[in-house]
Amino acid sequence: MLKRVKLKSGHVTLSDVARACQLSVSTVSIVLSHAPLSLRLAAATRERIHATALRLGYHPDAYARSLRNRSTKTVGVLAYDMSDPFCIPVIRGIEEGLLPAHYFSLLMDAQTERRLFDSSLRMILERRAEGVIVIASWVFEEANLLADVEKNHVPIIIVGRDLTERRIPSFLVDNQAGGALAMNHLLSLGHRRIAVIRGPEDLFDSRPRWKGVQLAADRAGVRLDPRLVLSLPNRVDPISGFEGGRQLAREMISSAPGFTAVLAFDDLTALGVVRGLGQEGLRVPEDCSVIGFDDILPAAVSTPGITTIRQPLRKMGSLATQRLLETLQKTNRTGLSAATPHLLAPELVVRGSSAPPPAKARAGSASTALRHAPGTTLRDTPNQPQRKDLLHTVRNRIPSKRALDRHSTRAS
Amino acid sequence: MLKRVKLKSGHVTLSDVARACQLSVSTVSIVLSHAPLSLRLAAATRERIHATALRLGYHPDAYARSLRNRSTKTVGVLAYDMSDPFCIPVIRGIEEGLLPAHYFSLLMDAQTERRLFDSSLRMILERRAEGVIVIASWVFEEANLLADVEKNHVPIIIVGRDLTERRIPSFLVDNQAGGALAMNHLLSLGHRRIAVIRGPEDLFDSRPRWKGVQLAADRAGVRLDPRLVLSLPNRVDPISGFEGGRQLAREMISSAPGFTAVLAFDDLTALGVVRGLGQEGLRVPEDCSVIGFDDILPAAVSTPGITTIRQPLRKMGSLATQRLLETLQKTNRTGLSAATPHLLAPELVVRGSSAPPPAKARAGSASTALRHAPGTTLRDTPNQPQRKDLLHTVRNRIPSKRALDRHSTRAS
DNA sequence: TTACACGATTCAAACGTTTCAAGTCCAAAA
DNA sequence: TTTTGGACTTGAAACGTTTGAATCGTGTAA
Repeated sequence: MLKRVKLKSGHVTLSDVARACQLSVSTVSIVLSHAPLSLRLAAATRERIHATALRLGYHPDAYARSLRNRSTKTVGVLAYDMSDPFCIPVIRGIEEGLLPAHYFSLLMDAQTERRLFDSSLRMILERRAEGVIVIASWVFEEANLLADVEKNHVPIIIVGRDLTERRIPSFLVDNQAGGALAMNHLLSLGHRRIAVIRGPEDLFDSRPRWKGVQLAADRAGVRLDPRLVLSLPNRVDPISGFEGGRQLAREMISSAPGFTAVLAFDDLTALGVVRGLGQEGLRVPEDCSVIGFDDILPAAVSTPGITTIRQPLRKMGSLATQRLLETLQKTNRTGLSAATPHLLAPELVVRGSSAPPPAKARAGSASTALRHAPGTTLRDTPNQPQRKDLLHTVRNRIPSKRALDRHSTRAS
Repeated sequence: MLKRVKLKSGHVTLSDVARACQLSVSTVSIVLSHAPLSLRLAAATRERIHATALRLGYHPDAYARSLRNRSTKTVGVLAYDMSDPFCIPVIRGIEEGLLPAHYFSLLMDAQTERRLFDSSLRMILERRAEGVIVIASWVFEEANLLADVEKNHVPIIIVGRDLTERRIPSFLVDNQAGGALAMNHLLSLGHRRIAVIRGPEDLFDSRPRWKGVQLAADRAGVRLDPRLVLSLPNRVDPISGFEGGRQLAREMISSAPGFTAVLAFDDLTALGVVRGLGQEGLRVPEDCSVIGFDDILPAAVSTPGITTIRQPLRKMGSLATQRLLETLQKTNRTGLSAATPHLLAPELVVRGSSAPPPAKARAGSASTALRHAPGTTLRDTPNQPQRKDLLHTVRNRIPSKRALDRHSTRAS
C-alpha cells in the first residue's frame, strides 16, 4: 500500500496508469504496446487500461522505450541550409521514404555554418539515429566527426554531392548532362552568342555543369567568348547567387554586349540575371533569354517563369532514403556499394524566360543547325514537394553519355 | 577478467570505454560528463579517459542520459508546412533563440495534413519535448491532442495565429495594421480603383487583413468596387495561392477592367497576379501595381520585386522561443499570460511592383489626397533568415490603433 | 598499533520501458 | 484429495546513464 505523493516529472508514466488501474506495470505495458501477450489478457482488462491511459493522457516515453529496445527508428537528416529552397523538396522526398517504414526523421539545419554542421552531426549521433542522410551541395571537408559516424556503425548517405571517393553512397543529379541540356536548349532556339555564369569554385556542382556546357557548345561548333564566361564568387548563403547573377549580368553588358542568352549556374543566379538585365533596360525573353538550374519555387512563380533544368530533388531524397532503409534491414551493413554515384537524370523545363533570339541578332545563324529530338511534354508546374502530380518518372537513372541529346522536353 | 565478445548495439558505450581504460563505468561517466566530482580525480586518469573516448568515438547516449536526468533539453517545433517559404524564417528565429540556451529543436513538418499534424504532435510528446512551438497559419481545430499536451504539463506557444481564446500564448503579425499599410501605400501612390484579393475563408489571417484594408479605404473616402473584391479558394498547399491569384486576376480583367492596382492576400498570390496580368498583356507596374504580404524569398527575387508587407518572421520565432524558455525556467508554469496575442508590427517594403497609376487613369484623382508620413528607409533585401543585416528593430511591438498611418517606408 | 583523514575510485539505485519466466487462481480431471 | 491445465497477471532483469554514498588503500597523527 505504498503511495507516492510527488511525481517528479510532469509526464504521465506507465506506473501512473498501472496505479490507476490497480494493475502491475507489466500488464499495462503489454496492453499499451500491443505486445503479442496482450491477446492472452482479459478483454475487459485491456479495455480498462486503454480507457485509463486515454483519460490520463499517457504517451509512452520514447527514450525509455528506445533504451530498452535498442532501436530508435530514427534517421538523422542533416541539411546544409534549410533556407535554400533546394533543400525542402529533398527533405520531402526523404519524409516520403521514411513514413511508410515507420521511421522518424531527426531534422537538423547546419545553416551553412561549419560549427553547426559539427554540432548537428554530434546531436544525431547522440540521439542514436540508425542512419544519416546528409544534404550537402556545400563542402564539409575533413570532418573528423564523419569518422565517428563510421566507428559507431551508422550508415551514411549523401544527397547532392559525390562523395563516393570516401565510400559514401551519393545521390545527385547528373550535372554534366544538365549543363549540356541547358546549352542545347539555347542552341536549338537559335542562340549563338551565349553568356555563361559558372558556379563558385567551392561548389562541387560547378565543374561538371560547366563541362557539360562546353561539350554541348563544342558539338554544335559554337565557340564561347571568354569575356562572356564568368564565375560566381564563393557563396556565403543561399541567396548570394542572386546578387552575383545580377552584378555579373550588368558587368557583361558593359564589357561584352550583344549576347542573346545567359546560361546561369542555378535558378537564383538566373533570377539575379533577369533583374540585372532589367536594370540595363533589357527585357527577358524578348531581348535576351535566361536559363537556370534546379527548378526551385521562385523560378516557377516569377514572371516570366524561369526556364530551367529540373533536378529531381524529391526523387533524390526518396531514393536515398530507400537505399538507407535497405541497408538498415540487413544485419550485414557492409554492402553499401558506394563505388559509383547515383546520377539522376535532369529534365528541361521550358518556361517564359527563353525564346528565340531577337531578329537582328538571328541574322547569321543557321536555324536548323541542330536536330531537336522530340521530348515528352512537361507541364510548367514548380518542383514543389506537395504537388503529388510532380512525381515524374525519371526515365533512366544513370544516363548514358548520349543522354545529352535525348532530354529535351517542352512545356506550355 | 570477464570479457564480453559480442556487443549488441553498434554503439560505443560508457562501459566500452571503461573496459578499455580498466576503470569502472562510474569513473568514466564522471569524467566524460564533466561532473563536479571529476575535479577530485587524478589528472592522469582524466586524460586517459578522454583519450580513449575520443579514440573509440564515444558519444553519450542522449536517451539514457535524458532518462536518468529527466530533462531532454528539447523543444518541439511543429511547422504546418515546411515547403511554405513562410515557415523557414520563423524556424530560423526559433533556432536563434534555442541555440544560446543549449536547447535543441525537434523539428516536425505536418505537410498541411491533419494526419501528420497529429502524429507529429504525438511524436513530440513521446520524445518528451519540454515545450512546443506550433507554426500555424493553418487551422487545427478541436485537436484533442492539444489536451494531452496540457495533461502532460508541456507548455505550448503558437506563432502565426491567435489562439489566446484557448489560453495559448500567440505571436503573430498585426494583420489589420498590415492590411491598412498595404492599402495606404497604394492610395498614397494615387491609386483609386483598387482590386483586392482576400485570403481563403479557412485562414485566420484573412479577416483582420481585410478589415485593415477596408478601414484604410474608408478613411481615404475610397469606395471599393465589390466586383473587384474576390476571395481565394481554400488552400490545399502553399502554392495554391499562386494559381488562385493568377486566375482571379484574369477574371477581374474580364469582369471589371480598369483597375490600376491589385492588393493581394500574400506574396504568392501577388506573384500569381503578376503572371495573370502578364497573360492578359498588362505590365507591372506600368499598367497595374501589385502589392503582396509576408515578404518571402520569391517576392524579393522576382523581377520586378514585389512590394509587400513584411512580417517579422524571424523575430516572431525568436520572441516566441524566448517566451517559452522563460516559462521553462520557472518551476511554476502556470504564469503563461496568454490573455492577449503578441501582435508584431508589419513593415512596408517597397519594390518594383508598385508605382503611380498610368497617366490616363490618374486624371480624376486628387494627387495630394493623403498625407504621407515620411518613414525610415528600408533596403530591398529579402526576408531571409541568413542575412544577419535583416534583423530590423521592430519599433513598436504592439502597435497602437494609429500605427496604421505611421508605417510607410521607402526602399530603393 | 589503532584511528583517522584523505584522495581516488567504485557500488548501487534509479529513470520508464519491455519481455521472459514465473507466478496465482480456479475449475476440471485423476 | 491431489494434480493438471488453462486463463490471467506479475516479478525481475535489462537497456546506458548519473550520482550520493560507500569503499579501498595509504600515509600521518595519536
